[in-house]
Amino acid sequence: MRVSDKHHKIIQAAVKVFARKGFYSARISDIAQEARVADGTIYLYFNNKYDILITLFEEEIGKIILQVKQQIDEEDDPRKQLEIFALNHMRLIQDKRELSEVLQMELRQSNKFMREYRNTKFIEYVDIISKIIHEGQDNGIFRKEVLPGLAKRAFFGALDETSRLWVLSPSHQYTIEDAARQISDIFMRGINQ
Amino acid sequence: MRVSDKHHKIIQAAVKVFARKGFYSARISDIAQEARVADGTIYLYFNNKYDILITLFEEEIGKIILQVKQQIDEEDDPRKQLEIFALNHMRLIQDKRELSEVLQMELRQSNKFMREYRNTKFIEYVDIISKIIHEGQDNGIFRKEVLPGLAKRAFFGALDETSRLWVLSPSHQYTIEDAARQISDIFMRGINQ
Amino acid sequence: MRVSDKHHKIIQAAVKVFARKGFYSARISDIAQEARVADGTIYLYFNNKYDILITLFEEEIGKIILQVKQQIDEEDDPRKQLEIFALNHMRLIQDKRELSEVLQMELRQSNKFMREYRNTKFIEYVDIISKIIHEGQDNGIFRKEVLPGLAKRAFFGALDETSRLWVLSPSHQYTIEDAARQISDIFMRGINQ
Amino acid sequence: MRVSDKHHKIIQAAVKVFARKGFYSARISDIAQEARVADGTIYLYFNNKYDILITLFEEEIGKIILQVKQQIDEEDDPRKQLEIFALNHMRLIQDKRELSEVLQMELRQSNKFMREYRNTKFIEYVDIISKIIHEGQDNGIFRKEVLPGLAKRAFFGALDETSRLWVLSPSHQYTIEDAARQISDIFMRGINQ
DNA sequence: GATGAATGAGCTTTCATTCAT
DNA sequence: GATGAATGAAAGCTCATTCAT
Repeated sequence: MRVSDKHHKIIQAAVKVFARKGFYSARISDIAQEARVADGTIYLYFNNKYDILITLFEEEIGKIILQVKQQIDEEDDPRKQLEIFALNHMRLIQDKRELSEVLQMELRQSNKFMREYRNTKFIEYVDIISKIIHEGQDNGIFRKEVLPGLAKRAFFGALDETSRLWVLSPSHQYTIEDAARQISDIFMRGINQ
Repeated sequence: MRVSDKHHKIIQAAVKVFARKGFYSARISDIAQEARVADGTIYLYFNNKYDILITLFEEEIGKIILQVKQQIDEEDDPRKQLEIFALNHMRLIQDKRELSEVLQMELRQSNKFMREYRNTKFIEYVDIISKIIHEGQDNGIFRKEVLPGLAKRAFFGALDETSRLWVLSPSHQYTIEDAARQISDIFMRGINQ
Repeated sequence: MRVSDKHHKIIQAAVKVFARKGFYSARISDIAQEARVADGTIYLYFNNKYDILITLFEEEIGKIILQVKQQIDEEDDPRKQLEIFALNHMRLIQDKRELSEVLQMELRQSNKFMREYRNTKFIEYVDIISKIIHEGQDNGIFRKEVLPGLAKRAFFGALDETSRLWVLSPSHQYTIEDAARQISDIFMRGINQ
Repeated sequence: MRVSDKHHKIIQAAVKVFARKGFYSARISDIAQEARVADGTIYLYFNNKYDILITLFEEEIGKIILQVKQQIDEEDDPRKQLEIFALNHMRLIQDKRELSEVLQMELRQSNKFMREYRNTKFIEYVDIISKIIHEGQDNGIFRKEVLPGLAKRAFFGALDETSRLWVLSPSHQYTIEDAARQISDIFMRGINQ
């Protein structure tokens, strides 16, 4: 058995359980059961319950960032890049629904734990957007008076809120990809020169 | 002492404590202490801890909706109306920081309670945006292919995420009102005819 | 309003509530509601919850004793007297079902309160039986080797257990008066000379 | 440590504590302390406080039934069988005083829990008596007009009430075995042909 | 005397974490 | 490394009792 095998199984189990119950309502024994390990085993791989959540963030967002960056690097046009980001983000929601729910919900907790934790991985993810905007401004494509640090939040927030609803609603009037395209379309027109 | 006095005191105390610790970490005794009442007194006014949160949502968002609607009704131009909504929302974040934190964080919980609870007040609030967009489309100001139901989420998400950061950051490079104006500017250009 | 009016109303309400829920599960507010008085009013007439139960015992058993004694005094034959006692006891169960339930159940509690309380009224009630037996022995009707102090318990226990079942069962194969007659018949044959 | 060890220790501790304080006044921490386990450990073996009481009933009465049945099976004469039952019951009171107190008191509770719980074990125990009477009637030893279902209650009630007093009284004028013999003697004469 | 809002001690139950096996 | 029984602190909630009105 690979060293990381149980580690990975526990993270995957935690994603499922946190998505189903939320962090606070989830019990260690739920995660252990889902991962088919003993309760105590979890403490061989993680310091405490909160550590599972943090590790989950770091590792899973890490993978996503890698993937998005690769796809964006293959495209030069900042406008296309924004659309790629949006499509990627939304597809992620669709394909990794449980992970998305956990990231969306628990990311916003502001208990004493979360306040201590600076979510650098998340910042890194959102900063992909501001880099695109910056590049677009340098190329004369986007208006200079747009603040990239503000626009990145606005763009991310638009995607995030839309996807949040998508996740919660049982039925949908448009595909999640249409949503991604419409949002990036509105946004690009909004910041276009 | 007015009948509603204790009720109001407890709600205000809950806002503070939930903002400081989050719903789950907040103890009833914390709220009681903050409200300067006995623990048991809380249960004369609320059924349980969760009921405090729900009531807090309903009442506080209710007040906000009233206020925003009034201001928007005084303006005819949908573009101005969007800006008014944005400014209002952002000022709210600034003026009622603790309340905003609670609304932002706990609104996104997905425990068994929150899944049961259909947050109609929140929906009513966000629907103010789609009504404005719809009107703008009828007047030929906004593009018809924009889906109001999607755009309202995008606009609200943009404001919400930006404000979330504003709340968490200790220092700011722009005023929250500048943020509101820039976001509504980007958005309006994005959906303009 | 007579002085004793509220006192009586509370006792009657307590009988109902104790019968329905048992002493421990009964709340003061239940009794207050049933008696249509305020919670605090109860404490003008009784020292505490337990005092209601004790007073209830004393007063209600007191009334019963008076009634039984009168009827027994009108009869000379100890055998008839035993039957009168049995019939009276059983009719009481039928007519004052709620009171009977309370007396039967709570009388047997042995918490710290009940241990302190010497239930003299109850002893007085059961002693009616031993007096009858004693008289019967003096008259040569009952066997001398029967211990009145033991037989009284046996007779009372037989009636009590039978009635307890009667109260709990939804349907019955014999009337409670038949039961009274059969039990006193068995008992009399058992102690007859 | 045997699997059932803690289970048994907790039951034994509960018998002691329930006998001392009664079910309602007994705290889980009392039982835990008496059993020398942690409070939480109790919930590994029982669902809740009430479950302890029920399990205690089932298991302990079960043992008693087995014992009585064995002894009765060794005797053919229904009259002797009744005496054996009485002696056995009374010796039980003497030898397992605490258990007896709990069975006597809590069996008669009529809270919402107890009303739901059909005490089949207890019924099985008392039905031993009616079977004996029935047999005696078939053999022409006991009078046919005696209702076994009623007589069993009367006989059990006589024993039970007498023993209850025995348990509560600090001093006694006769042995509990004399009491058993006198009661079964009275009862047998009462139902004899 | 009557009220009922307010109190706060007290108790059951949960569950993250530990550690002997 | 793996287990899961055991721990015990912690907190939501109840309700007998009080007391200002």
